Order: sequence, then structure tokens, then C-alpha cells
Amino acid sequence: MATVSRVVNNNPNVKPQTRKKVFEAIERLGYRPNAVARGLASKKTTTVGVVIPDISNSIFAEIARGIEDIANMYHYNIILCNADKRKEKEIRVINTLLEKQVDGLLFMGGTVTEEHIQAFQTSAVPIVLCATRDEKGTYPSVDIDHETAALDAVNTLIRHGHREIAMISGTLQDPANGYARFQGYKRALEAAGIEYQEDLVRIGNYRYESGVEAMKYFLGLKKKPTAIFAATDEMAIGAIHSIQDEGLKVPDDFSIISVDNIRMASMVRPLLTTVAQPMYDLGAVAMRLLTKLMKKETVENARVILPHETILRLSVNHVNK
Amino acid sequence: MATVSRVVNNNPNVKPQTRKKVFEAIERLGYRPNAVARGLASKKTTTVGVVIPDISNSIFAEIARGIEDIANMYHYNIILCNADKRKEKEIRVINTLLEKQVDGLLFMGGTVTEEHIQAFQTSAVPIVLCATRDEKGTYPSVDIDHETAALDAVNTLIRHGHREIAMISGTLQDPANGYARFQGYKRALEAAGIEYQEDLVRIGNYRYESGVEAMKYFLGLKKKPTAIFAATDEMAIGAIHSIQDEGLKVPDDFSIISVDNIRMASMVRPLLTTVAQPMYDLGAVAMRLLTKLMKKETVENARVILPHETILRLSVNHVNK
DNA sequence: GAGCTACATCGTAAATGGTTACCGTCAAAT
DNA sequence: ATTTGACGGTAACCATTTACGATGTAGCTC
Repeated sequence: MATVSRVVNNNPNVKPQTRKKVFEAIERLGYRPNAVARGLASKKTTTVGVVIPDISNSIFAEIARGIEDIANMYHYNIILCNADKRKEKEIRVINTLLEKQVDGLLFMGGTVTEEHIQAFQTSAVPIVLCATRDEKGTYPSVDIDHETAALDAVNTLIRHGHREIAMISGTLQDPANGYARFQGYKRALEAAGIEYQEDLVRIGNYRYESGVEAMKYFLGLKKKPTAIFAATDEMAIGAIHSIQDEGLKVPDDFSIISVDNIRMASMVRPLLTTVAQPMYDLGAVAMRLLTKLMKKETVENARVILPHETILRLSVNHVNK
Repeated sequence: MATVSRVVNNNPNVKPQTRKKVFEAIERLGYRPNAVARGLASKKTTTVGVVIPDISNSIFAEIARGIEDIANMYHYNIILCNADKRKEKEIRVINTLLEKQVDGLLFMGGTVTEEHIQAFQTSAVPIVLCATRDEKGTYPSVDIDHETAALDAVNTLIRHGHREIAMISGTLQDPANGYARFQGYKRALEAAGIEYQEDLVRIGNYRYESGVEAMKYFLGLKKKPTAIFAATDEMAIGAIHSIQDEGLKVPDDFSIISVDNIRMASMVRPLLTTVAQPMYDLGAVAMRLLTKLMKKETVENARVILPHETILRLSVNHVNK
């Protein structure tokens, strides 16, 4: 038994001739190692748990792809759990993942509350946060700087001469995509000496339809904005279509910019100008970080902020005087 | 030990008072059952393996969501493996999934070859094919009728008076999205007494850009088609933009129809007319089927074809004489 | 050439953390 | 007093890893 184990695990302490015999027996008997028994004996499962808000959301799907590629590269498998940003469900899946003895945990999306921390602490497996962070900054995380990304977006509008800039925001309860991006918007206005006007901000739910609705509202204003900053590409595309459906034009009548750079941003007319967040890399870097933690390597910087980049395409123009 | 096991597994043969004491001890000691040990002893892991071509593809992501929801409902977890339709990688992940003692296997996307069958047969766990099937029909599967879906699409073009109908196809090596949809196109033409013309068919790779390219080709023809059937929505949207970029209009100058009904189909102008395949349901039904198989329930029909539905939106019009 | 050492190789058995078949005990019912 | 069923404990079992020990062999010394 021990020798077979050594052969299967490539332990050098076995004579080549014996190794060959073992391989032959394996072949002849159709033996397949049992990873569950192995996991019990070795206390390692080469499996990591991933909790994700919604795999059918293209942003998370892209991140998940990055996670899976790197996991695969280091011979880990992924147990995937949707949690829909519902705290109760998040806690539940964290616990079942821990029961399954995952070697590490990747937590994406949702807000990290005290209850999450407690659940994390019931176990010693390394945990990294992806596309989110905890308030206190005690856990390793990989994210972008949402506030600065939003600031950059609004600044390119300002550089194009716009001063009547509306925002389609997410809910301010959401720390990253909601609150931080909204803060970026406010800071940009402030830095440019533009007064913040409450009725130039609408709250959406990140989806296309809410972009359409919000834009309808702006189109109904007596004093219309000349540019719109949307917190997500999807809402921006909704806004574009809302404008076009009224017979108006982007960017001639309104400039539009947003944050994300989903694939669809280069599949609309006009091509959407947006601040790109490196989705695949968010997942890949988070997973890479987790592999280091699982191997107990020391990591220099466990709170990484990935750079964003403004992609100038065709939905932003200089303001018409 | 046995009593604790009974309590944890809700076995009725334990006095309420004892049960309570066990629960208290569990609470006090912070005991968490070890699913790996449990899996070894019980020979069940409550985990199913899912091999998927590419989770960042919105179609598969949507299917995966259906799979995960139903799995969750039946208290199974999902080990997710991307395989990119690469046979060698598919075989590899099937084997590692089997090593991990999954209780069932869901195979999506790629062609099912003799080698796949061989890999499947090395194990006794139930297997269901999702969004694909095997030639011989020996494995349970859930899919749509791609050929009829394509036929329906082309028929709605024909009903709108079109007779010069081009197709942007996938590669004919691909049995479902490629070959079957192409066959549907040919059958529809034949039934309407329209001659099949080779130069009205271009092969794309299912993606937006290849739709753009194919349409450019059609626009360069001296005798242009009046309608285009694209094998996927993405290519259809590419075609639409290709047309619009030339200053022409959909559906005034060209009618466009395709198959899939991805979210983006209702996020373009004009709204895309398409034959919807029920992606979420494909995953959900496949997973439900697998749960039955894993519980050794007898299933009446193990080869299910889900219905498709033509969604009339705005990209198809009556032909201009 | 005998004896010893060191090392490579391989086998033994404990350990991993549960499940479950089986058996004994005890109290209630007959 | 006997039977019965609920309850709970004992121990085998699951398939591996791994610490440890046994064996054998080569090389060295004397």
C-alpha cells in the first residue's frame, strides 16, 4: 500500500523497476486513486470554495473564468456557490464549503459583515476577498479603486467641457459599485468647482432597464444635463438606447461614460467609452494570492488594488455650446 | 460516536434529551462535521461535477445558473471545470472529477466522442449530457432541437416574403450549433423551393466580430440577400452593426434573425428577433434529471428535448419589393 | 573475506473522522 | 416473567498517508 502511494504521488524513494510493476498493476486493475480518502489522510483536498453573487452576471462570470484558469494551473478544483449577495445564504455556503474541507476560500461580491468574519474565523483556511473588501482591512483582498475609477470617468467628461453631468448610480448601501462610485462622482464635481445637484442623480439597480428609466427622467428635465455618468456599462447602454429611442443622438446630444468595460461595451453603437476594470485579472490575481496563502508562502502585499484604465471610444464628445 | 452521527444526520433513533445534550456539546466545542470523512465512510459526497466549455460565455453561464440553483435545492454542491471544448482537457477533468468521487456528472457543450464514452464507463456514477448529446443516444441528455429551431427561424424570414436569405453559420464540425442549425437552414429553403446558393453562406466562430466580417462579405456581393439568418445572436448583432456602419438600416434594408435569445438580444437597436432556447431551463432540467438518477429513481424519458420559441421583435420586416 | 555502516527500498500499522451493522441494555407492555 | 422496541455503545470499515521499522545491498575497513 505504502509503495503504491509513493508511486502515485511521485515519491522518489521507489525503485524504477517496482514503479513499473505498480503502474502495470494500476493499468491492469483499472485502479483510480480516491481523492476523498486521500483528502482525509492528508488533510488537503486540492479544492477551493468560491462564493459568487451570480454566475449568470457577465462581470462575475468573467472573474470566475480568471479564478478557474489559475486554480487549474495550480491543480486546484473549484466548488462554485451562488449566493445572490444574500447574507444568510452567504453564511450558509461558507459553512458548507468549510465542512467540505476546502483548502481555501474565495469570497466575491457581497458586503463583508461581522457575521462573515465570524464564519471565516471558525476555520483556519486562508480566505481572500475578490471584488470586495472588509472594512477593517484584516483580510487579503483584490479589487479596483472604485472611487478613483468613477472620478476618472467624470473627469474625462469634464475635460470634454461638460459641466451639467448627471449620474445613474447604484444603491448607496452597496459599498463598492454603489457608494464608492458615487463618491468619485461627487469628488470630481467638487474638484472642478461644479455644484452638486440632487436631481441630476438617479439610483438604478445596475441593470439595463434601470438605465433606460433613469435616462427617461433626465430627458424630462427642463434643464437637461449634457453628459451622463453611469455606474455600470449596462445602465449606460440603457441610457444610450433611451436617448436614441427619442430620436436624439449619442454623443452629439449627450455624452455617456461608465465603469466596467463589459464585452457588450464594444458591441453597441456608438461604442461605449468606459473605465475598464480588469475582470479576468481580478479573479486570476485573487486566486494566485490564495494559492500563495495555501502554500504558506509569505506575501508582501495582501491587499491589492488593480489598476483601471479609461477606454476612449465613441460615446463621449466635446460639449456643444 | 454513533450517537453523534445519528444526531447530526437526523436519525430518529435518539432520545430528544440525548439529542439536546449532543447539540449542546456541538455548540460548546465548536464541532463541525467533516464532509470528507463522511464521504469516505458513506461513499457519497453530495457533490456533482460539471464540465463546461467556458463559464465566461453568457449562454453557458446562464445554463450553469440553472444547474446550480437546482443542485442547491437538492443540497448538492458543484465542482465547476472549464474545458474549452478541448477534448484532451475534457477527458482530463472528467477523470479528476471521478477521482473526487462526485455523485454525478454533468457534461456540457463539447462533442461526445468514443473517448468520452470510455472515460464515462470507468465509473458507475450517473452522467447527463446538457446542451449536447451522444451519437448513439445511450446517455441521458437535455437539449433543444437545433435543426428545427433554425428551420423555424428561416421560415419566419420566408413568411415575411424573403427569398434571398443568407446564413452566417458556425463550423459544420460542431454538431449542434454548427451542423444542425445549418441543416435547418437548408431544409427550410428546400421546403420553400428556394435554391441553395453556396455564396450566401459564411462560416463564423459564433462571436460578434465574425458576424461583422460575414456581413461585410454579403454587403460586397453584387446580388445581395434581403435577409440574414445567423446561427447565434452574437453574430446577428455583429451583422446588424456591420449594416448600420454602412449607413444602411435593419430591418428596412436587411432583415436579421438568429437563434439563442441572449440578454443582449433585447439590448440592441433594433431589438433582435430570434428563436429562444431556454438556457436556464436546460441547466435546471439536466440537473433535476441527474438528481433522479443519483437517487436511483426510474426516469421515464432520459432524452429530453426542450421547446424553443420564436420571439418576434424588430429586426425582421417584410421584404421591400 | 568478515564485519560493519549507511542508505535505498519497501512493508507494517497507526491515524484520519466519520458511518453503520450489530449487539447489549433497559424500560414499558404483554 | 417474557417480549418488544427504543436507545446507545462497540468495532469494523472506508482508502489513503505517513511515521517507523525491517530488509537487503553496496561499500568500506580491517
